[in-house]
Amino acid sequence: MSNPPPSGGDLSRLRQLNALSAIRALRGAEPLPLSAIASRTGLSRPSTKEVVDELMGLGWVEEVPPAPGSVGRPARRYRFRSGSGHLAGVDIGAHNVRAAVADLDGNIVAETRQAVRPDTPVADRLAAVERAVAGCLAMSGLTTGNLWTVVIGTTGLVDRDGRVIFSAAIPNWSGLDLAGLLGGEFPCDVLVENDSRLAALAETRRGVARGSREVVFLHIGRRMGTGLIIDGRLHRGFGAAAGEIGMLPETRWKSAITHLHDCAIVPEGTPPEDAAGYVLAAARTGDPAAVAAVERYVDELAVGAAATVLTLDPELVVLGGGFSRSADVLLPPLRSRLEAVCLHMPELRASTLGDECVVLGAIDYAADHLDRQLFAADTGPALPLPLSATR
Amino acid sequence: MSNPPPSGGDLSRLRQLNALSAIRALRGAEPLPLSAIASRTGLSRPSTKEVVDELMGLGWVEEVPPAPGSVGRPARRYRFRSGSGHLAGVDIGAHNVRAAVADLDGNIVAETRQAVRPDTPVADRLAAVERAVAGCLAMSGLTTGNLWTVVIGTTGLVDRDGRVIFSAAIPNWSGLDLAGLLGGEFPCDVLVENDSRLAALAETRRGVARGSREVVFLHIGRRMGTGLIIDGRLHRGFGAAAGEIGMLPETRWKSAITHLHDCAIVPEGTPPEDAAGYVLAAARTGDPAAVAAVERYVDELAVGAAATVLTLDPELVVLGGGFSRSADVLLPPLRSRLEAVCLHMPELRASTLGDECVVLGAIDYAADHLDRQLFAADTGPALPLPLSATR
DNA sequence: CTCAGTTACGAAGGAGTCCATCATTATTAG
DNA sequence: CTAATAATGATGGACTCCTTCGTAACTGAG
Repeated sequence: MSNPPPSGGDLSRLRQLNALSAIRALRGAEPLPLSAIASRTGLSRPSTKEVVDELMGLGWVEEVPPAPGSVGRPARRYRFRSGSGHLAGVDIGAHNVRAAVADLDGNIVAETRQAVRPDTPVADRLAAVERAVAGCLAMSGLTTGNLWTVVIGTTGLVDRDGRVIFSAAIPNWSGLDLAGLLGGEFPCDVLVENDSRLAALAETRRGVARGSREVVFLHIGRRMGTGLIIDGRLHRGFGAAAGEIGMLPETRWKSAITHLHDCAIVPEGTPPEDAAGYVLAAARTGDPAAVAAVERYVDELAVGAAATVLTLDPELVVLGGGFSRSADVLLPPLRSRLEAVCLHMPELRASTLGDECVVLGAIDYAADHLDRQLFAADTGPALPLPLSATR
Repeated sequence: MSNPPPSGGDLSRLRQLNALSAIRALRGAEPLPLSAIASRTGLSRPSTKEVVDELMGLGWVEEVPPAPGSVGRPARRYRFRSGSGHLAGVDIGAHNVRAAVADLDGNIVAETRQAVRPDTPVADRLAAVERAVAGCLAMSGLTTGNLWTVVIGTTGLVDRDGRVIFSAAIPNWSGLDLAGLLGGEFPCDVLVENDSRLAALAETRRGVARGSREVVFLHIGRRMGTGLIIDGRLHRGFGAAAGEIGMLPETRWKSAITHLHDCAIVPEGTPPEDAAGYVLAAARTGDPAAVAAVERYVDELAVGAAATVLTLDPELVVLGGGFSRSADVLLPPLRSRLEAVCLHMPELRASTLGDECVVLGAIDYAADHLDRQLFAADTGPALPLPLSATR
C-alpha cells in the first residue's frame, strides 16, 4: 500500500517548504540581504526573517558583515553555510586514483592523485582510495565525520546498489561490491557511478555543456564510452547499462583504435599508449597518412555517435576523454559524418575540463544527491540532515 | 530574471497543495469516504472536509449516495468529477483519421474513424479531422466548449510548436503548422505529437508496459519508428527528433521491408500492402522460404532495435504497429539477436492495444498535460482552470 | 557638526489554515 | 426497542503568514 505522497499537509510542512525555498535562494549566490531573499522566495519580509533565523539556529545559514557604501541603513546579509558540510568525489581508474573534497556548493577545497597500475591488486587500489580521500581531508583540516556524501566514479558498469557488474579496464574489478567495501569507511552515503556518466555531469555543471539539459558526452580515448544527460539528469537506464552503444558490432568501437595504432607513420618502438597521440599530432600538421588514419578512425567513431544522437536528439555533443585534446583534428570530420545522417544536428564541442572531470562530476553528483534529499517534493521531513548533529 | 520558483509561499498555497493532494487521492479511484481521503492526504478529518467542500464548490468533486450495508452511520462518499471536462485525441494517418473523446480520467466516451487516402488533399484531411472530432462530440452530447485539451498525433517529425517538420507518409504534410491550423477550431490547448510516441505512451498507461518507466516502443509495419519513454515520460529530444534511429544507414530500416515484399512465395498480383502479411502468415505455418525472409527482415530490424536498447537500457521493449499481430513469429528471432549484443536484456512484449493505440496515447498525453497544469509543483496558481468558467 | 533623506529593522495586530477533542447523529445487529 | 458502531459537526487552540507602523542606522548636503 504505497500511498501517494502527502505532498501537502501540515503548517510545519509549509514552514519547511519556505525554509527550503530560502536555502535554494541562498545556495551558490552572493550574500543576500533579507529583502532579496524575500523577493526570491515570494515571502513577506517578516516571514523571511523568521525562516532565516530558524535556519541560522540550525546551522544552515550564517550572517556576514553588511556591505558598506550605500545610502540608508545597511542591510544585514546572509549566506548559505556551504562549509557546514563537505562532499567527497573519487575517480578510480586503471592508472590513477583521484580524490577531491568540496564544500556543499561544490567548490573544491582539496584534491589529490595517486598513481596506480592496471595490475595493482584490488586491495591496494582500495587502500589508495582511502589514502587519497584521507589526504584531501588532512589538507583541509577535516575528518570523515565532516563528509555528508561520498561518490565513487569508476570504469565499468555499476548497478544501482554500487556493485561493479563488469569492467574490462581493471582486472578482478568485475563483481566487486564497491559501495559495500567502501561504505564502512565513511559515516555517510557512499554512491558509485560510472566514470563517463560523471564526466558528462561535470560538463553540464561546470564545463562546456553548462545550461544544456539534453547532452551526449562522448568519451574518446583508448576506450570509448558515452554519458547521457536527459532532461538535465544522469540517465542510468533500467539495468545501469545505458549508453553502451559500443557493444553493437556495427559500431566497431572496440577495434576503431587500431586505425591509429597501426598507422605506418608511427616510429618503431613507440609505446602503444603513445601511438594514437602521435598520429593525432601528425594529422594536425597535415601528414597525409595520419590524416587518412584519423578519417578511418572517425568513420568508426561516427557510427556509434550517430546512433546515440539519432536515438536521443540531444542539444549538444561533448567530446571528452584523452583524445579530446585533439578535438581540432577530430571535430570537423565527425561533424560532417553526423550532418550526413542527423535530422536535427546537435552542436559539437570539446571538453575543457581535463583529467579532473570525473572527480568534478563525482562532486556534482554528490551535490545532486544532497539536493534530492533536501528538495524531494514528495518526501517526508527533509530538513534535519546531519546538521542537527554537527552544530 | 526567471526567478527560481516560489515553491513554498502563502497559506493559500498550502491550501492549494492540500486541495491538489485530495484531487490526486480521488482521481481514478472508487468513490471515497472522507476518512479515506484524510488518510491518503495525511490531513486531519476536519481539514479534509473543508478542502473537499471547497472542491465541490469549484465543481471538481461531487458527492455520491452512501454505500449501504455496513454497520454504523453511513459515510458520505465523494468522487472526482471526471465528467466535468473532456479530452480529445486525434490520430491523423495516411489511410485513416481517428478521433476519440474521453473524460478527465481518460475513459473513452466516444470514438470515430474516417477513411482517407494517402493522396487526400491537406484541406480535406483537416476537414476529416474536424468531422471526426465533431462526431465524437455529437455522440456524447458535448460541444467544443467542453474540451479542455486536444492532442493530435500524426506521422512525421513535429516540433515543439506543433509544426510538422517532415513527413514521408503524407504528401504535402511537411511544413504544415498543424497546431496553428487546428488551434483556432478549439477553445483550449491543442498539442501535436508524433504518433509512435503517443502509441508508446498508451502502452505504458493501458497496455503491456503498464508500470514500467523505461520503455522502448518499436513500431513495425510498412514504416518503422520508435517511441521512447524515459523516467515515465515521453522523450522528445531537443529538436523533437528523438528515436529516429532509422535514419542511420547501418540499420537498413528503410529497405528492410523488401525482404518481405520480394519473397518468392508471394502470389502474383498480391497488392503490395498485403505482401508482408502474407509472408508473416506463411512463416507461422513453417514455410521455409517465408521463415528465411522473416529472418532476414528481423536481421535488419534488430540492428536499430539493439542500438536503441543499448543506448537507453530500457526495462521493456514493446512491439507495436501493423506487424505486431505477427509478434509470435517476430519475437523469437528478434530476442535472440538482441541477446547476442545486450549487456542487460530487456523484456520483450507485443502490443495488445490494436489500431486505436495512437488515439489512446493522445488521450493519455492530454491527461498528462492536465496533470502538469495541475500538479506542476513549481508553478503559481494551478487550480482554477476552465472549471471556474463552466460551472 | 547638524539635519534631512533613505533604507532596513522590529513589534503589534489581524487573518487563514490546520489540528485535537467532544457531543451528536444515523445506521445495523440482536 | 436497545446497544454498539462509525461518521458527522462544532468549538477552541496553535501555528504561520501578512500588513502596517514606528524606530534605528547610515549617507550626504549645507
